[in-house]
Amino acid sequence: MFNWLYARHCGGQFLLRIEDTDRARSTEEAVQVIFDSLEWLELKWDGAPVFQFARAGVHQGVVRELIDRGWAFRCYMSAEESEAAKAEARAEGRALRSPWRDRTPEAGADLPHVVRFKTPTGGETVIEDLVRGTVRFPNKDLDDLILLRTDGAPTYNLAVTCDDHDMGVTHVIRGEEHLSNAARQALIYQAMDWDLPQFGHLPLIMGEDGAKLSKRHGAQSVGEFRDMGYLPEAVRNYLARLGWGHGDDEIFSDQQAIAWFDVKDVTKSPARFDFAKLNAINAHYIRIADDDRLMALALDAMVRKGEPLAGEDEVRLRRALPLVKEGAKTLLDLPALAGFALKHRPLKLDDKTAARLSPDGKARLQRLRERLDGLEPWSAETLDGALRGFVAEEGIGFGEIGPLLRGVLTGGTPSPDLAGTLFALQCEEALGRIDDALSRPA
RNA sequence: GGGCCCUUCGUCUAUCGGUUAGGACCCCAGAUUUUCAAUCUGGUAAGAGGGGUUCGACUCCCCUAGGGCCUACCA
Repeated sequence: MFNWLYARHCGGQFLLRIEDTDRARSTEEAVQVIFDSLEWLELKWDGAPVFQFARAGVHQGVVRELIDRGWAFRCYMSAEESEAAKAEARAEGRALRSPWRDRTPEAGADLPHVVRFKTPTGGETVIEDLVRGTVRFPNKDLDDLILLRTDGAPTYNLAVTCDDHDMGVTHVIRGEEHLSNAARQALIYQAMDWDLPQFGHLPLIMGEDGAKLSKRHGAQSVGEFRDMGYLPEAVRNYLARLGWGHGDDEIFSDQQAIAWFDVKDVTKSPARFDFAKLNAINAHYIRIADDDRLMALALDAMVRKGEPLAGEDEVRLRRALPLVKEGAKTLLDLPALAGFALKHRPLKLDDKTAARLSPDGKARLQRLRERLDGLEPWSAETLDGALRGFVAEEGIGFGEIGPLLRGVLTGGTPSPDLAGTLFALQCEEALGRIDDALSRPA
């Protein structure tokens, strides 16, 4: 049974193979990971994607056919002999050619053996790649690749070729690491007189240090972006922009991306993954996101992080959300930015604020408290008006009451503008915090 | 070692023979200011190197250098 999977567009003819399987996982788990990723990214074909397994055993008939046609042969080299031949070929800077390629199997043909492809010694194999253009491979540099292992199991290059043909795959779009495999696969297609599918080899995404993406770089699977507090639309937008572009457009919708996309615009060189830019794009999508949706996502992110919010804090965060989402780069920033609202009385004041609580300071704060008490309605607008009216009445600048008020309300934690901070706290909590400060011993 | 791919600001990219080489992120400065952000304005910053072809090259060709992929009885 093969390890790789296919997705088939419902009723369509587009087949998608998930080529790189994780051998540590079972097939069912691998399918689940793919499903989860697609679901989180909100990527769907028309309707639900349907996965189906390749037809087992197709390759066996193909190998028999290949042998009959003289394109494959049984190779009786032992594993050690094979290793030695490989080393020798490499030392001489040439491709491996099996000594069995021209020998006729004798009576004892059932001895342990592998089946290899009889790669032509001359000529070249040409791939018309959708993103690379014409790529030529001299046949003399291609090994007599193994088709069937000693235990009869098909190798990757044989299996995908048979599967793709069997399932009518028309386009093979995959990572650049498979470019040279395209030549090996093309050899089999040609030997079987099958039509070649369209190949398109995309550049790889590298880590921020330029090395191949790995666990060290933070994100290997889509789910990790979710856990780090990224919005699916932001990830989609960023990823689409990596290795592809449409003029100067940076922020665009899925519909626009779909309308604009053309393989010919895919970049040829590998791109580095840049979290700074992902953050900027994520910040943009957080800013324009619906508050209720954002709240649900943030709560979910906190739970995943293992720091779920308590009932009362949830209410407080929701109230502060519209005010703090402007500055958030990820969902995980939200609770941090709303930290001032999540504190509980009595607040521990920072030194600067404590120093500002002089007799004069307290007196002024007291007058402001009286002005705020009973304000109806308690909204950002009315609060803003009240604050402006207060400084005008006192004949002072904001600088003479702002820092003190903020310090008293937040204990020194950064917060939005004062009117917003007061609103997020709500009347009772805000006045309570002011009272705590006023009753503080000098 | 061999084959193949790639090479524009630090990063993602635009340009597709004639541009002051553009945009975005990052960074810096200024503005704003009641903190931190955010926001606004402005700025620094690039065609790997060398040969050609051409009136003219980032754009086409060759070489070199650097990076990547493959070179498995892995996928």
